[in-house]
Amino acid sequence: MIELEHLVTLRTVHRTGSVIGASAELGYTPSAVSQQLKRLERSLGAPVLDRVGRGVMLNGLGRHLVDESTEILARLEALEAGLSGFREGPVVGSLRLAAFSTAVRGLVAPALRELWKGHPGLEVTVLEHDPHDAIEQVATGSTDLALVHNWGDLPLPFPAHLDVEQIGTDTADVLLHRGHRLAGAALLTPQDLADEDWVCAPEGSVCHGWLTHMFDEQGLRPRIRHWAMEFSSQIGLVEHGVSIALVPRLGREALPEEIVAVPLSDPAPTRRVMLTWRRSMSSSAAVATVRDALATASSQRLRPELDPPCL
Amino acid sequence: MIELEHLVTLRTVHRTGSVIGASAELGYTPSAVSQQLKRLERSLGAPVLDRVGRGVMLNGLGRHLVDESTEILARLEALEAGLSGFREGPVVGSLRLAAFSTAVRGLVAPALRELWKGHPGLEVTVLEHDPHDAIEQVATGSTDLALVHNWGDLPLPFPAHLDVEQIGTDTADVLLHRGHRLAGAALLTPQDLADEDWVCAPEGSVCHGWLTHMFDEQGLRPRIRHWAMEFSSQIGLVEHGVSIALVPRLGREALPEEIVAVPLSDPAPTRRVMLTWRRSMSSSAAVATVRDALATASSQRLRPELDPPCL
DNA sequence: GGTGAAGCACCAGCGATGCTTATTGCCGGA
DNA sequence: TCCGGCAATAAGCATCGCTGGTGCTTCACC
Repeated sequence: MIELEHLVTLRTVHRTGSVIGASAELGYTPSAVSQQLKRLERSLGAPVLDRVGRGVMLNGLGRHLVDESTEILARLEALEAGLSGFREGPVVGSLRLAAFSTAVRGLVAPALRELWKGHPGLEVTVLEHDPHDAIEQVATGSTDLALVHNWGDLPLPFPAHLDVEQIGTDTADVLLHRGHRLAGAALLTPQDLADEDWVCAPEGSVCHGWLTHMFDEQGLRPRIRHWAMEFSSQIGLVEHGVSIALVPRLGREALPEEIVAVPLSDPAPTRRVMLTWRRSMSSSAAVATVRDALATASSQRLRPELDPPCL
Repeated sequence: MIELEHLVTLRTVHRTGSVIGASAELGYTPSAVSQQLKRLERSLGAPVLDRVGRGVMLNGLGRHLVDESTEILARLEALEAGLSGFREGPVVGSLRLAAFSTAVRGLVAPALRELWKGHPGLEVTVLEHDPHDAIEQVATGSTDLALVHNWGDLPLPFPAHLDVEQIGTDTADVLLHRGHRLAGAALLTPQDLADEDWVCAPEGSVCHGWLTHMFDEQGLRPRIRHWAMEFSSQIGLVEHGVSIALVPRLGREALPEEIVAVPLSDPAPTRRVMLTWRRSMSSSAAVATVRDALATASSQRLRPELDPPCL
């Protein structure tokens, strides 16, 4: 009988494109992966890989195995997930959770603290990832859950075999130096801010996409002069009066004295915070527990009507 | 990840009803089976068996695993079967073939001889079984292929997940001692034979069912005086003039001088010879090869129009 | 109620499995 | 032509998972 572990290894080699990549993901040495593939080939009586250049590539048989095993592995995963109903006692297991950076500090950290207190047998591993990466990772099984976000109505595609749940809404404010000419405003619009120097996350990121999209709607373009991935860096720039920034409330540290946060409108910069997981894991008690914990944390921290724009 | 081997073991325990039974079927010691179940339980974190009396019984979790694993194992089997298209070179593998006794000598033996010559890498294990048992064994996976037969229009139910192919038709003649008053007849009917002493296979067997059914149709009853499973034994009784017998041509040895075979009609005692296998193995090259070999052997030996009633 | 048989679980022993580390072979870029 | 990166192979070693032996529980029979 074909060993499913071998199929998992083969799939990982396929996805990562190399034995080394697969070994890193699976927590083995490259040698172990190579030997597993060798055993798989021996059990099948036919090779699954072509050596091409100094790498490897799946041949027809290998690709066929990857295709056909998808459904089998999903069903096994669903079977295992559904078993939690039979297991009395505390929820146990280990899950990998990918989350975007502000969620890690604003939602995941407090949720994990509560989880750890309530379910010590549940081991959650956190990996910081952008929404696009995170969805990809959940889809391929590299991780189990992903906390992602999406600004406004921008498209964020989820593969069909993932379940998605919105757990909250986050709002961003424009951060201005106290001495800025608009610092006293109660509400601002893109029009007011078109002629400013912005700091923003790099092109391709979700946040950059949203900032430009917000201006697009008005036929404008933000003048992005500085680029910084981390909101802390952006805040630093604002603090010294060299630029303004759009920073979400979730995970935002206390603002320095020199900075004021002003809400925006037309459009209001809100992002939906969503949790996603493979449908085959839907009936897992561990997944349900983490969902609960994150939803609770979200309901405490993502209520725009209670959250003052300026912390 | 749950090991599929463990699930197979659990299923076998479920089917046989005991650890010892499963161990016999799987080729392990009872100790090994017990330890496998223990490992399965540890990996699940919950027991799958209840000790009841001096045996074991699957609990709710165990039964759930059996139910849910059926589809997974079938898909894996189908995956493995479908792999033969990728494997170039000779057909290899091992199959278990259950067959009724006359087929073993009349069809399987010659077919296996040819198979062995043409496909030395294909290992076929033969198990003699009644049609009902054989179908059951294929359905549960205890064996892979079954050669079964069915007299006339009697019902022979096949589970839905089996494929069935008719590979030939066999005819039975009534065997009479040369000195019998009807020995000269060219064709006989049940009416002619109602007042004779029959030898027949035991009640419950397919052959017994057919003999009585043949007479039922005419509102008669055969007078069965002697009981013998083996047709050789029945022929021995006929040879000494103590009874008559209904013996199929397939696998029938050369008849002694003292015996004549007379065809029957109204109804003609014909049986369909059929091959069955799990649908999940349909695309297996090994199965196709064995099918071919049996069909060839059948076409050479099960052609009623060529087969003289008296060999 | 005692005794034997049947069946499963546990323990010790040991070979096989499957990992790691170290080394070799091979290809491509500088 | 050499060097760096990747995969395959060889050797070493821990763990896994089997067998055989033993003990415990249950049931049947006397």
